[in-house]
Amino acid sequence: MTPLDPATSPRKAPRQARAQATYDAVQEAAARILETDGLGALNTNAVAARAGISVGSLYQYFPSKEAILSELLLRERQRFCADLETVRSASDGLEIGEAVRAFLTSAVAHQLERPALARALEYVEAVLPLDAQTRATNEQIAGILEHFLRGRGIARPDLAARDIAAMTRGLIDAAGLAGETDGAGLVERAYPAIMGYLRGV
Amino acid sequence: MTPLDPATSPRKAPRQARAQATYDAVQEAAARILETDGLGALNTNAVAARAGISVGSLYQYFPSKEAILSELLLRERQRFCADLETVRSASDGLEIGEAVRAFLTSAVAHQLERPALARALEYVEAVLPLDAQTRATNEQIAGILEHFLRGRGIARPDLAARDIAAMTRGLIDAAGLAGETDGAGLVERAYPAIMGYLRGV
DNA sequence: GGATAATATGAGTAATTACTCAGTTTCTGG
DNA sequence: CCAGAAACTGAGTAATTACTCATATTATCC
Repeated sequence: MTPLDPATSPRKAPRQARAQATYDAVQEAAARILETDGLGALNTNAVAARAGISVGSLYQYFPSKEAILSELLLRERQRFCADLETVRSASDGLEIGEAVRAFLTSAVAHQLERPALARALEYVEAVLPLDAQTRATNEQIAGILEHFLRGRGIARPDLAARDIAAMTRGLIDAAGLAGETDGAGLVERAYPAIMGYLRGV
Repeated sequence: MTPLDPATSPRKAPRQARAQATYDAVQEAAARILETDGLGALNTNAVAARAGISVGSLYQYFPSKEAILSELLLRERQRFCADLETVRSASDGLEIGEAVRAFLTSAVAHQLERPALARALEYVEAVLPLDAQTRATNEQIAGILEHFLRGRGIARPDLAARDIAAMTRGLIDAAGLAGETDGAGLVERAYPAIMGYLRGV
């Protein structure tokens, strides 16, 4: 007799190829609406229309509007997490400055790929109740940075990881908003700030 | 025959004391809702209820929901702008590091006063079409920083002003979100990052 | 080819919400 | 104390929107 919460009740997974295409179309449509018009303009009717499908089809794979956003956010975060993990595993032999540069390059590339989407998803993250998987991925991302900093003898690596991530995100977001596309230049501007922070701790 | 846009049509200004109280109650109610439940939960009925007045009264002074937010944002920005201007005028004799510290202290104090509100208003700013006055205030804020940096011989002071503001905002927001209240400690963490940035340019 | 499962459709429903207006109450100046 | 102005009220309206369901179409596999 437990009431079904539409927001969490699972929907069927796509089995046929066209179903997968529908699923992907919904995700991409949501991303595009977020990019161009923001979260306020994202509603299920609009997503279905933009995806070129009917609302009914949308609800076969996503139990709620929030589920679409959750999934979109989760995938973005997982991609970023995987990239960071690659950088970390390659950073063991590097001098700290070079390692920082590698992390920055990865973050900048990720955030400047679709800057408006990245910014919108940050707000989604602040507003939506995060599911366990997304929370875990976020912790993993923080953990990678923290572990790196601890290995280099930085005091309070948890705090430093948060600070550095926040400053970097702020910087890249603002650059993206201003229409910057030169990732390399951005890395060079962020680099001395991060190194200055690390020297100060 | 020009159609009246409710969002911009002016409403009467409060003349009696109780009218001013109503006006202020609306602003404070909106601020509290933004703080506790976010922009998504802010609707005119809720604002009126929280303010302890009727919707009709609300619409006597604010032509639209957006107008409430615009006004709130404008006032916050103007307060910050005035603070910054004070700091700048006092910074003329200071060594650059001390001046940076003074700017940081002002920014941290402002943002940590009501951290959740500050964060919510940043999103409002990104989503709402800004009125001319708010745009002008924002440009003034950027101008103060830029002018300071140019006076100290920093290259590309416009870019540097944007970068420094963005990094600082990111850092303080994250700290506020994490529940930090120690402004002085935060200033000390931001300081070496900013100085590192300035040395790098 | 036919039975069954999977997928797609979109009009319809109930809830929310921005905003109005006709009527009432309170203030102010003389 | 009164007339007109200012302020307040809250039920009501029209628009938006999340989500359902009865029905129709397409794929799979023996």
